[in-house]
Amino acid sequence: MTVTLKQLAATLHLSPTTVSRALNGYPEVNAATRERVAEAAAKLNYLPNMRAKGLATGRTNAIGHVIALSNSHEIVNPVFADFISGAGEVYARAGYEMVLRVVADEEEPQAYRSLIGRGAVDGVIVHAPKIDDGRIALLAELGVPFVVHGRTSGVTTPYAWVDMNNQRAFRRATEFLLDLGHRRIALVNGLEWMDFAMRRRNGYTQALQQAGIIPDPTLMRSAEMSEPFGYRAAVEMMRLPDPPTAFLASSMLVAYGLRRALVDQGLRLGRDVSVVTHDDDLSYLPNGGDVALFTATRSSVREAGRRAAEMVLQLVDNPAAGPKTCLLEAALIVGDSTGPAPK
Amino acid sequence: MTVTLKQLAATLHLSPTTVSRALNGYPEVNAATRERVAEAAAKLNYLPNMRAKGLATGRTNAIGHVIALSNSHEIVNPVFADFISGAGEVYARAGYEMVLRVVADEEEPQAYRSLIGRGAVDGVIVHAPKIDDGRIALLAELGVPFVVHGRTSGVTTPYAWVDMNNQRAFRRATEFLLDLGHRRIALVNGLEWMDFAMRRRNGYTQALQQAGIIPDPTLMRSAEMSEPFGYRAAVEMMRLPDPPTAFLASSMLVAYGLRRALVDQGLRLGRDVSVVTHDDDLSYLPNGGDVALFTATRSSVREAGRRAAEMVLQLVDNPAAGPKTCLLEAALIVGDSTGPAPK
DNA sequence: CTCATGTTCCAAACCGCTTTGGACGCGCGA
DNA sequence: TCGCGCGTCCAAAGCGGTTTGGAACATGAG
Repeated sequence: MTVTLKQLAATLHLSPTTVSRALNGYPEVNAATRERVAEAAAKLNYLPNMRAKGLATGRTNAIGHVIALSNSHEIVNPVFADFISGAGEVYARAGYEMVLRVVADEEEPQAYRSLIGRGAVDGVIVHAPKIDDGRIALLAELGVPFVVHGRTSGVTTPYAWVDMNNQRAFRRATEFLLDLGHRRIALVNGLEWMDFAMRRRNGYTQALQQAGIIPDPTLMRSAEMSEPFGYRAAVEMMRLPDPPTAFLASSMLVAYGLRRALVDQGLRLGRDVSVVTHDDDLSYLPNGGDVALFTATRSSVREAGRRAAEMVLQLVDNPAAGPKTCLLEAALIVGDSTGPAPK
Repeated sequence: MTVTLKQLAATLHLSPTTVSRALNGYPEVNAATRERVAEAAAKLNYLPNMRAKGLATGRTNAIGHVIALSNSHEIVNPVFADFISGAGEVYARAGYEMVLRVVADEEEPQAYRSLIGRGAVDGVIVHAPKIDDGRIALLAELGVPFVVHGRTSGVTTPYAWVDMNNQRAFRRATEFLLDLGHRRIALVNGLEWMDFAMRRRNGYTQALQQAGIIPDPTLMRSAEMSEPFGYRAAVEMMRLPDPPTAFLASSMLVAYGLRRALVDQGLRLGRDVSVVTHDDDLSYLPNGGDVALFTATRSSVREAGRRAAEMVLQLVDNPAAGPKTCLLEAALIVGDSTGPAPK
């Protein structure tokens, strides 16, 4: 069924050495011979065995992604699929494999150790960094090339990352609402120990303070981002004595929930109340059709996946180059969900 | 850094043979020796190199998943993340790796050939089968163990699959609406060449016909399942001279869109109009909180992932056992989105 | 005491590829 | 003619495990 290099060499009356060199583009082989080899390889559809190649070269041609499920609420991050698809595109082009591990979060360090220690991957991507995330130190210690999707405050040693400018995005979004005259602006954020959530909150509070407004803790919620969470947050906040006139959501799903709650109360988005959301530009969660449903700060997580993959491949090729970083800016898309603050 | 079997053997004054056997539980090794080996392995934290092990045994301990992006609309299936997480859980327990390929759909056959031919995986999972899907024949020809998530009508040769009973689920859902007195029931379905979509439509039309209702093509839509699609479908159908009084949605996101459109028109779900959706029980798309938001047919796609993974591992262990199949039934969850047909 | 039978260990071959260190023939300048 | 460099190819030694086919020794039956 599968033909080996040795067999291929035998049919060509050549040595495995020469065939290997011919296929891998080494100079010490006659052009005519190289041609013959290529033809025969194609005809017998020879494909080199990755395990053997890996053993010989010390390279695996694979990048590891480990995704952790906190066992309390086994949620897999919805951005994950799109990130993966961006990264996978790059890997495919480069002839790399993507290997995935799904583990409970307390087993995560063990997963990295095993992935590296058994030589299953040449590099690693770190997902969903928390504030002061311990994985960076672990991977640095293991001496494996890695890129973080996001950053982690509190870690001072340099490391490679690609991140969206969460702080600026949420500052801009807040300023946008302030400019529309809103003063009571709510933030419905992701889990507070996630680094991205902290940065978003910072951007939000910065903008408020700059406008002379003291951030009100009753207007801030944080939890796993889902539609029901958005719904509950809006319902509860609208019951406040001095309810918000505008909401900032950390994800499209949360925004869906906000809208449902607000519409249920008979309010109209963009007139009675405003909503701005962050939009990760997920393929299956488009922000409306031609016109944007929500005013949003948009940044493609798939693009982030591509960047991260490119960076980790570079690191694998040339570990000495040192960690690069990449900060993506979000675009502000104005949709129908925002309008001037009601009197 | 990483310690090899040979080094481990040397420190123990044993041969690599004995150490290998001790670690792999072969009988021809003294209990005391086995103990010593295990201790030393743990202390030096020896991890066997997967590539070398694979080369020697002919096994990779990895299962391949290839996910195809139709390059027209690069959507990655939202159920994918949860399916993966279910499968990954099983792989982790079994010491298997999951390797992922993301490719444009016209390159999919090539991706399978390469994955198998290069010995990168021991088995494969097929995602999102279309009607009369060519991948089954390809994989059978390649002689690799594989399990399909879903079925594919038109393929007569037996193959292993795990599927949700789409037809029955949608028949039940339709009957539920019929029992409530609805006669104009719309179906907002996924892409029509997907096998699951066809089965759902069959269940729907069967129930209608059994009730003496002729299925009305103007009440059926099919497209990539998203919120905006659901919105458009509802808006357009409500403009019909004889609009539907109930909707059947193929995914939670579509149901979100339906609801938005219907509520926008001043209708109340469960009173003026009814909506039943299929709920894949995705972790990040919960159907409401304690009480179900939508009446739904629910079936966990994560569970399907677990089953599929278990099945493919069994096939790898014992290819002679032949293809098993697994049909999961959906539960009918009654929520607030349905009620008797208005007069 | 001898020989068959286990028990416990090891040397060496092998998995399929890469890579080092030549071998061989040829043309060319001295 | 000889020696040298060059172009082309190959034998063999790894890479880090597993596995086959004994070897060495102890044990127990005859």
